[in-house]
Amino acid sequence: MARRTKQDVLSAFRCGEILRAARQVFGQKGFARAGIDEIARSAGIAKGTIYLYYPSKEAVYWAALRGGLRELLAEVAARMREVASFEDKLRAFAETKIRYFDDHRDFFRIYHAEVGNALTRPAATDQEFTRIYQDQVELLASAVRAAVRRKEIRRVPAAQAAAAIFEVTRGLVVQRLMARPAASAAADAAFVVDLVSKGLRKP
Amino acid sequence: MARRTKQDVLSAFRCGEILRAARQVFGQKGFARAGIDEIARSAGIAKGTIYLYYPSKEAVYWAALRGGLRELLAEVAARMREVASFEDKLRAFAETKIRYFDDHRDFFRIYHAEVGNALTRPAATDQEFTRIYQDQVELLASAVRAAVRRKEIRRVPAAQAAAAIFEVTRGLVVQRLMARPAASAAADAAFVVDLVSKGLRKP
DNA sequence: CAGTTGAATGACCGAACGGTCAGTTTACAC
DNA sequence: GTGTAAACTGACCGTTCGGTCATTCAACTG
Repeated sequence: MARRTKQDVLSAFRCGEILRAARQVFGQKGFARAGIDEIARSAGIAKGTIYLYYPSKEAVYWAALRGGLRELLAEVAARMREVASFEDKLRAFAETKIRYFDDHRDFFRIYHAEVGNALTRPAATDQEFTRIYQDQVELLASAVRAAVRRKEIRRVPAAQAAAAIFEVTRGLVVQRLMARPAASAAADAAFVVDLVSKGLRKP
Repeated sequence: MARRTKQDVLSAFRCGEILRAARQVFGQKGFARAGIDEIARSAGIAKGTIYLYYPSKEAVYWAALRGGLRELLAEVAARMREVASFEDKLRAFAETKIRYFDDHRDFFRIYHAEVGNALTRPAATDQEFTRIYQDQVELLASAVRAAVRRKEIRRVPAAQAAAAIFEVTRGLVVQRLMARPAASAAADAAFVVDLVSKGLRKP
């Protein structure tokens, strides 16, 4: 039993290190230009060792992406559940995402690149990646529908509104990563909330 | 002189065919997975011929991207110049982009993927690509600034507002490409105009 | 400390692919 | 028809890189 646990601990540690290294290297060079050898070196192990834990380069890539996405979705969903009004949910969404990506820049780079690729080769895209992505949009869409029902905001097509909020937030994160000496996460989130809630409120 | 012209015509035809094929193949498989051989086949010529007109795979890629982007920017700029009010400029921007991408889906796929990659390896990104991209955002930013000056809308940070409009539009195009049957371009553009102009109007 | 087990290694393999160039075809001049 | 110059071709080359596996190493056991 002690043996079993020791194995598990080691295995978990290795998997974690591999994914950490994978996020760094994939985030800096993209899938095609990143080499398995480089990921191995960055994880402090030999190339062959990676293949003891993952069956292929693609498997490492999707594992790195899924892990981060799951964590992000869980955090966003939790924060949105804590509040009631549409505006508060909106703020929770934007702020949590901005904060998470501030703390996981390499992950955001992979994520952002993959969203671009998903359109190019949809068949090759990991099923769970697509699902989590849609779950995020659905969080917003159902918040919009609820707000419309409660007459907090005017009638708008929920899917389009959700996509709009989602994209504005993502655009803001890109800006923070590329250029701007970033404003505080709260301030940037406030801009999204301001624009959208004024844009959707009753006439 | 007649000779010269004949050469030019042929050269222009070949370059055009190569770029058309490149947009199709790159748009369906992405840069890394697309093969020069496949582009050649799709253009109806041999691989070697491509290298008579372009020095490398990368050169073909950037030429395909630049050509489309230049055309798009020119169209958007022209349409926006034709109208005066902020709301009309907004509508011109959204409608022209949506229409253009409706008619050039393969091009949009490359473009969208490259925006994702630009973050991952900014050093490798073509200079003109970056410039045209920024020019598009700047078209919006200056429209926002002008509208603020004329007190058409409330005071907002122009860069952030421009980025938001840009991203909402892009998100909409992605939706149209993924989940068909799409609404009319005018209707989708109207949603953007509605959301943003209400979101930015004076309190 | 010898024996045993399985984790870790990295030299190696083969497929894929960007790019080349000797040879072939085409177009045109005379 | 013949010469020739330019356009075109596609078999070939060299490199890169994902993936394998015979060997080494380390940890535990009795």
